[in-house]
Amino acid sequence: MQEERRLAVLRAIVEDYVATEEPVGSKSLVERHQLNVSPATIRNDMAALEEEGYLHQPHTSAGRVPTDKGYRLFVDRLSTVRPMSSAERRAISSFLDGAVDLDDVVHRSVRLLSQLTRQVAVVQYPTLSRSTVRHIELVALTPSRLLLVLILSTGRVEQRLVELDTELADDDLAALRSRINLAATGELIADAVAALQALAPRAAEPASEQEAGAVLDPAAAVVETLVEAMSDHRSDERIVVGGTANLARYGDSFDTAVRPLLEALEEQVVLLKLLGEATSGGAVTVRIGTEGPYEELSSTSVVATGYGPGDALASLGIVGPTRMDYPGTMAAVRAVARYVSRILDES
Amino acid sequence: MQEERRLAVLRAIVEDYVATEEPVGSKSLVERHQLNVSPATIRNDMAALEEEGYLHQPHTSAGRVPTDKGYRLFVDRLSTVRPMSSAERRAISSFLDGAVDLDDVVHRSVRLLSQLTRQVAVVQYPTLSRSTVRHIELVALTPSRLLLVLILSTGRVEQRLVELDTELADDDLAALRSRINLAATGELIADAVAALQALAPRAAEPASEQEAGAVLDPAAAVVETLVEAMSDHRSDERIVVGGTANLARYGDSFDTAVRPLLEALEEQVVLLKLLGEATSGGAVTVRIGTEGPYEELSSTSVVATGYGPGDALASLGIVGPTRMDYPGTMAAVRAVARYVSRILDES
DNA sequence: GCTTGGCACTCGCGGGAATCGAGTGCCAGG
DNA sequence: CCTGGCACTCGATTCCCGCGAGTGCCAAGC
Repeated sequence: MQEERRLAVLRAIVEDYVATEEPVGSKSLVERHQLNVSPATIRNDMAALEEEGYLHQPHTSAGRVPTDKGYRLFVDRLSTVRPMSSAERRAISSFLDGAVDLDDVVHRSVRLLSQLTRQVAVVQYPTLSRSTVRHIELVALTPSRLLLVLILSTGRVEQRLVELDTELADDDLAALRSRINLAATGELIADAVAALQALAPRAAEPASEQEAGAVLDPAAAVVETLVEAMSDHRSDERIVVGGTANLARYGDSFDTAVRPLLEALEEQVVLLKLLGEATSGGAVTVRIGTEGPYEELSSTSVVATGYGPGDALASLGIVGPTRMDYPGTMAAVRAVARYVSRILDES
Repeated sequence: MQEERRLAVLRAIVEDYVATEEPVGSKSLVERHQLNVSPATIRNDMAALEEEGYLHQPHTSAGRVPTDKGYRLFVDRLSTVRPMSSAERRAISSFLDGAVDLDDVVHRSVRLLSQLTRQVAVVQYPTLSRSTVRHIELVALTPSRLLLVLILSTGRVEQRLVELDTELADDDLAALRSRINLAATGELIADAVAALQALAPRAAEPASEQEAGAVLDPAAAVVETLVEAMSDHRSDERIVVGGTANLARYGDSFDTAVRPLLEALEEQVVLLKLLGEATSGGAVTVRIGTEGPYEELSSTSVVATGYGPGDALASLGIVGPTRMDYPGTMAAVRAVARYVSRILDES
């Protein structure tokens, strides 16, 4: 019995604290919620919750504030993910449906997320490693200069220039094009790399070939560049951030909260780590405060999830203060991830 | 005579204020600079400068602070653009030389600029309107599904899918490809659009055609999509922002300075306007405080310049507090713009 | 006529004391 | 186990005052 009420008290404290941004006391709690007990009783419960580590009081004579552990319990057991209203859902889909290409999808997503949650939004580009090759095109700009265009299932397009040591006849080009596409089209990146290297084994040791001054076979040169483009992990790491203006709402605690966060947002590596934890199961992942390796971000939470087929393509999410509206934020993140997944599937 | 010393005093005040971030008084001025006069004399000069609107004192008994007008005079007449050290120059070129494509150039530039100036950096993507068509490629993914790849002189690549109502034979595709390239390659975007529309006049009125349910000629469909891609002003507006972590150094005045700036940074339109003023002559443009239409940005300055051939391709620059190191910042902006121009020229 | 030392004056800032009040813990009674 | 009462704590707010950097002005000097 008391146990149940204590959880209700915790939930009420989290909700009030998120709404008012001020430590919440026993009196205001009973006023704002139908708890049907007196403030004194609440005080006892709060003392117990504090004993267990779910609450904390900044000063002896102040109200209570949830700890990270308190938020964790709230997120795991006390909050129900509020479903999006149909109006919100319509807004999401109509906003994302207007996207013309992958870049546009990513940028629109980040904008949408930051507006829905009023937090800083982060969207990772679809990872190369999970996508498949849709098509490879070779274009002869001049007889000895090829443009390679690599089109992936996610809509990503990579292009590279290749200078050949020799000139290449149109017929040979067409033959090479079809051989390459036969080998790679439809394959996962990793498999395509293997298949291409099997096509032109000499490309496996390009350094020694070139050092020896030998003329590089056109096929080998093309394969080498393609493999390089496919293994280019720089592109894997691309991330788009939006809604930093929402940081202005932090108000207090500029140095302790905003500054480290701004620094983290510039560090793609950190962001990728934070998002990376979320790429696993289909659910929305929440990292609260000091959970995880980054002490500087002790007062920020990350709400993220994977998207794409199996939610395994890449991640998106938001970064905000631990004092945030978790149910609403989680719902928004989940909804956007779903729509993005659907759009990527269709295109 | 006195006029000359007064300007020296203004310069000294600007330099000290930028360095110390505190209003500067007559006594500390004579201590830190070789002015060879007494504080009382300086006070007279400062009173005169204030009379003319170059200085301002926050409180009756405080030191002086430059006004926007004071900074303006400093920038226009009193500061010599400090040339970059050779070490800095080497760092710039080696950092930018590593770029693999246009995206990479832009992202590296923004990062470099923000690190050099310790301010928020802004780089606009090369404008479509000033670039020329390097090559157009048509790829038949299936007989009725074409991929258009549009390669511009700036390294930008746009791609579009076109669904045809009919199937297209390889020969016809090759013919169409060469006709299109003959018409458009090497042309400015605007000219290319005109040339393409002349090629397939029926594309001029696509809406009525489609409404009438008529079968669209493949050439017309391709041209229509190409023209659309070329006129896509969305891409024109792309801007990359970096170094927002430097906002943390604003320290004071979060609400008056940082918040509006963060908001402006999210508004691409505002950024474009701010940068746009700079695209003209080859010089570095400085907008100080309230100069210009944005009252919210009254305590921030913009240092920007064009880049690319004739400095007319697009703009890059930084946004920072009016209290900034103008000579150093202008030098950095100019240097980065030059290197970026050179790299775009080469590739 | 410009420069300089002297001098009275201003006023923001920092520190300390007093006050206020929201909130707590505890206890005794229901 | 809940509740009302009560003494207590302590951060925040306000007020006050003295300090001192800096100014403006003036009369004397170069």
